[in-house]
Amino acid sequence: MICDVVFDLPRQQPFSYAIPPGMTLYRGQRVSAPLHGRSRIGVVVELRHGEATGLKPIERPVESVAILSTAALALGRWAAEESLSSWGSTLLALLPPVAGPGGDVVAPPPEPRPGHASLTELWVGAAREARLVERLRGEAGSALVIAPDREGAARWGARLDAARLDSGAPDTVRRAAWFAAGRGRARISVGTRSALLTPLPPPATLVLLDEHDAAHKPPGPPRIHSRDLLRQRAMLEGSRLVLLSATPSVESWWRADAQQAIRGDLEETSWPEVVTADTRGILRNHPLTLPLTRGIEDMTRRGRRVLLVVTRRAGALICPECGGLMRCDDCGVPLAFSRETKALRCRLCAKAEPLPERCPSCGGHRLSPLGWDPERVEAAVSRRFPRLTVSRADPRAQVVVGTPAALRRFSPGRLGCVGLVALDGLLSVPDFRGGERAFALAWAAAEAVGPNGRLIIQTLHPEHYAVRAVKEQDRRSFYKQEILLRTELGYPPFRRLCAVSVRGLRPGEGRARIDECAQALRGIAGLTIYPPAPLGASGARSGRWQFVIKGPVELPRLIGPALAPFLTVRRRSGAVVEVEMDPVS
DNA sequence: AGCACGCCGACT
DNA sequence: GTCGGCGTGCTC
Repeated sequence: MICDVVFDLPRQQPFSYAIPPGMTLYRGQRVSAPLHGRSRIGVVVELRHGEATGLKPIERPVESVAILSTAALALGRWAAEESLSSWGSTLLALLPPVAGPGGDVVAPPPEPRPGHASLTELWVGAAREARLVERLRGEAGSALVIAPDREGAARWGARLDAARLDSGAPDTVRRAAWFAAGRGRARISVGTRSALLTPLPPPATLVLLDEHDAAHKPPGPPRIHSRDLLRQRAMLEGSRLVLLSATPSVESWWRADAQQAIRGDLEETSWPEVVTADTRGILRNHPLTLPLTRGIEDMTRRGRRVLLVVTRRAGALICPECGGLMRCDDCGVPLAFSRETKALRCRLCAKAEPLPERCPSCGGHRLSPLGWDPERVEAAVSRRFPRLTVSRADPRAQVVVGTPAALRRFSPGRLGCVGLVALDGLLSVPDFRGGERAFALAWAAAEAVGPNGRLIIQTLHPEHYAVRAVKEQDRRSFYKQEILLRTELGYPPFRRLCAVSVRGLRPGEGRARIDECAQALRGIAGLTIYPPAPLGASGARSGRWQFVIKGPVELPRLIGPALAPFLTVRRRSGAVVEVEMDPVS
């Protein structure tokens, strides 16, 4: 007998091994096998008859049973093909940690029985979370709840009294939760995307929390959006899929709307007073418009707390004489300027640089901060309101300054006023999801401030349909506009995107490689290939280039064969090619 | 991805 | 005369 094993390698082809006499292996089992003279852990994807001469033997199984069902193996292969990455790297990113010494006794995963119809629902209403708790507590079958991050998994683990599968829990707990879920011993399991293949006795309920959150598709394997994998999983095993979000991705809204599967969008809850403040020509010198100044005065006078939300994490330093930004010599990205530490730091390579006396390009010596980051807003608001406590760190301050993540730290009704200092940070970036992001942030702010508060949106575009939809508490108007726009411009869900990028080693090399990649795609019908552009501000110098492909829904199958040679081997030049299907930004 | 093998510059 | 640079290629 021969067994075929996949590893965390960028190779499509499995490796074949001999099965030593007396060893029994199963498809979906983790094994340790020699590769490149070392022991590595892989997953058995096939067992077949054949002549094993010349093949190295499997060393040992990692568990005594399969860790993945046949259906989960197939799901992993689908995800790999869909994301133009390897079966092995996809599967190995979706498995629990291996046991320490004294490995435990475990049961094989259940195989889904065909015959159940799958159903996807999108829960958007204000009561979506309370309803989920109620539903999961009340029903009999197993449930898998996927949170965008570990914090969310911890919160929901406690709220649902669920088994923890995410890396925030100890390894032994995660392993136990994985196998308990498969045996139906843990009825509700909570994890992050690493738990997407957790075995469950079918038919199960699969839940994706905060469906719109970009953390559901971070860089690195598995290179697929958790929502897309769960949709396919629900279809294959006949499970029910529940997507939760006040502001779903346009893709999910469009799909669910067509199936009349949107729940709670007509629920009326009381909404805060929403004020838009035009920042044209104001924000340069001061972060507060008149309406926001009034909001702070009114609410603090009534003893209510104010939260100012800033989308930019860090400010930059600009030379007003030549307009040049201080950039990292190595990475080319603008350096983050901290007023507190009086230092510049690169957000990519973390290199710290002392504050320059003069502009390195023109010699000008009046370098000034650019953009409103939390630190700068805090300083400006403190100056404007010297008698108020203003803080980025203390949530009990009268005025709290923070990033969008801070919205979650206040339960509804606890805030008198939320001010979005500059919504346009999201609208102005050259990203087709800008509108979606701005809408999501403003809606979340309105939900957080609650019915007795006030939301102040500072923006250069007070008439933008995303702003208007939040003001009028009308989701449908936003999605209607946004879907129209996506249809006209050919963006998801109507067409799919793929980003091909190259990190070159020597100058000019990146450019040559990216052109080679683009050349390989010539002649494939139905594609729009955008011209290669340097990635980042000084991308050309740093050798980072990218181009974007737009195509039909079957895009990965169209371009996969042409791009495969660039992905499996790093060829002559040594430049690294990366392919990102369905990029989130 | 790692890791070894393989040909050309600065050290004991 | 070697140590070591990373460019190239293989891993069952």
